Amino acid sequence: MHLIRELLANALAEAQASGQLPSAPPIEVPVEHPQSAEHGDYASSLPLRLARALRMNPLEIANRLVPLIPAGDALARVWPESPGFINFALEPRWLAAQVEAVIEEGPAFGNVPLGGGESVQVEFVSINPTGPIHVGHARGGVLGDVLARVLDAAGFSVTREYYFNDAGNQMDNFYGSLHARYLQAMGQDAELPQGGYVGEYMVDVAKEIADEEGDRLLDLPAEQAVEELGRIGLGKMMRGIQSDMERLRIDFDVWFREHTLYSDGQYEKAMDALGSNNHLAKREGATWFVSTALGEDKDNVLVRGTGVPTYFAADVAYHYNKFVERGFSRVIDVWGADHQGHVSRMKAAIGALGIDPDRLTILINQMVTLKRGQQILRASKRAGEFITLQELLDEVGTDPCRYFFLARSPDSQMEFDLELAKKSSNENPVFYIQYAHARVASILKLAAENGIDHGDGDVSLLTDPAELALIRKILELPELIESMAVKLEPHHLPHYSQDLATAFHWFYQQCRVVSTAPGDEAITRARLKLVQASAIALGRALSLMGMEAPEKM
RNA sequence: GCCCCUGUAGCUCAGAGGAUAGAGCACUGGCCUCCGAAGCCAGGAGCGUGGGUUCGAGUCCCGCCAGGGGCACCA
Repeated sequence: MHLIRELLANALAEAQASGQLPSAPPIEVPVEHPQSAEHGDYASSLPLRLARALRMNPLEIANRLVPLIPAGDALARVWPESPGFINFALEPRWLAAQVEAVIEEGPAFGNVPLGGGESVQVEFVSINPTGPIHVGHARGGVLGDVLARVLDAAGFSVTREYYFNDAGNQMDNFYGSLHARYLQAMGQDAELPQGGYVGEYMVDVAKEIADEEGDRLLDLPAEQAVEELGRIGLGKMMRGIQSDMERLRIDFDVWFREHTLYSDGQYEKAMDALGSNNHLAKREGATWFVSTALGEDKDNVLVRGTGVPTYFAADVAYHYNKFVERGFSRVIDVWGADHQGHVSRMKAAIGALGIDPDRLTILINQMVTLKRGQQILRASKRAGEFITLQELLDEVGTDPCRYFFLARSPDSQMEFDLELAKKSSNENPVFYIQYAHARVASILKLAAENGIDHGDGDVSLLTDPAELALIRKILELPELIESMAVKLEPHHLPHYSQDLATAFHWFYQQCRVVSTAPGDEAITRARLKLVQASAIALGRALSLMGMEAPEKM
């Protein structure tokens, strides 16, 4: 694709330099994969887009550009097409030769040198340690994790981070609720605080602590007991979240804890920076971020009248830490739709800190509505009603769960019917793709058992349409990785994987690979090379999605 | 009231301003003496609505209708 773009740009420059085409302001050269195979492997609508500026018939522009595009060994044909496209067909011999290139790259196949080692932080999930992870959080988890894997493949230096809000109001609420549950577990009368966490899991955690600690905490003064309980309970919640993430196959590099912002002076530094840039105001006993001056709808409280910082203040300090203290070049936050209203003021705050707001990207993923058959389940942690990630993984398994969350654009709401997910899990695309990988493995195994060494296979024998279609599909992977990394849209990966599996299954159907018939030795070795390249591409796609690539099923 | 997201096949969803809008599931009919039939092949049906921009709109802009989310000294 880069090659095509370059060829077109050069042809255009040459045509303009030689006077065959009038000059015009430069535009980006569009190149795409045409839907229909008869339009070639690549197509450009460059002539159509130039027509107005050049005041010429687009087809005439195409006619003049085509002769200026050198043949090379990759292109079989370049031709103009009405009303003004230029189409490119790849040379089958060149395509076949790419199989060798794929094998040579091995597990690195698909990597693209886009990021140049630029440091990017992806922060995601980051729910309060006041309850278990539920399915809505899992969506953001998978999105962030796969995005990180994609950026990694695209040459960025990626840090995956989880932010624990282990300070603030909600934690005090959690501690108070836990204390009440503990007292209840010890047989005492106790009431949950106003707005406390009523979920059953709190009862379980309190019981667990009661079993482990006995009545030791009853003897302490209430304040001290709450503090001690809080410490133990927080530890349990954090470990629970960490093991959930592990089970979802998400591996964080950093577990950042909010309270360190205060102990390490990040909070003061961030507030000082805002203050010295004249973005703060004292009103009604509180400290405000004067975001209206930056075009926001309203100002935002940073420090309450009580002197306690808001969640927003902590988040400002946290982002100060990301950009200024740790020096990430870019930061990507993955948030749920319920935080959408927080986006613009966060960006405003970044700007107020003197940081280019474009270095911060906030991805919003829409809510997950849970259904069990006809019954709609509202997920609310404080109401204590939700489906946990644990339950989901128990029912559908990690691979389908990841695939299901990943396959939808983050912008679209999801309806997750647990019954359906469970019922269809034996016939969903997850198994289709993994089956292709298992098939590949078993073919290679059979070849090995028959003592066939395909190391000297001649890939130029690969000329069947099914073989060429499979090669084309394999070669799309690097392009896809680049595009996903640029647009921050990992949800294309499942669809690509499915297409790749289809291309492989079709090839398998059309072309016998391991054949012991006399005269078939050469084509068998050539096809084994293609199978090996398929294994690499399928394996890479699955690993980018964080899914298992089984040798057998 | 204001802000964000979404309306595409019976269902769940893809769709890079381009050429004839695609998958899976479900339904129907074919294909294993041969590398795994968890597979392959074939079949029907669709862009919420009204304008606009453009050579060209599912895609961009405006209105309307419908669904979800947000608009706290909660996080």
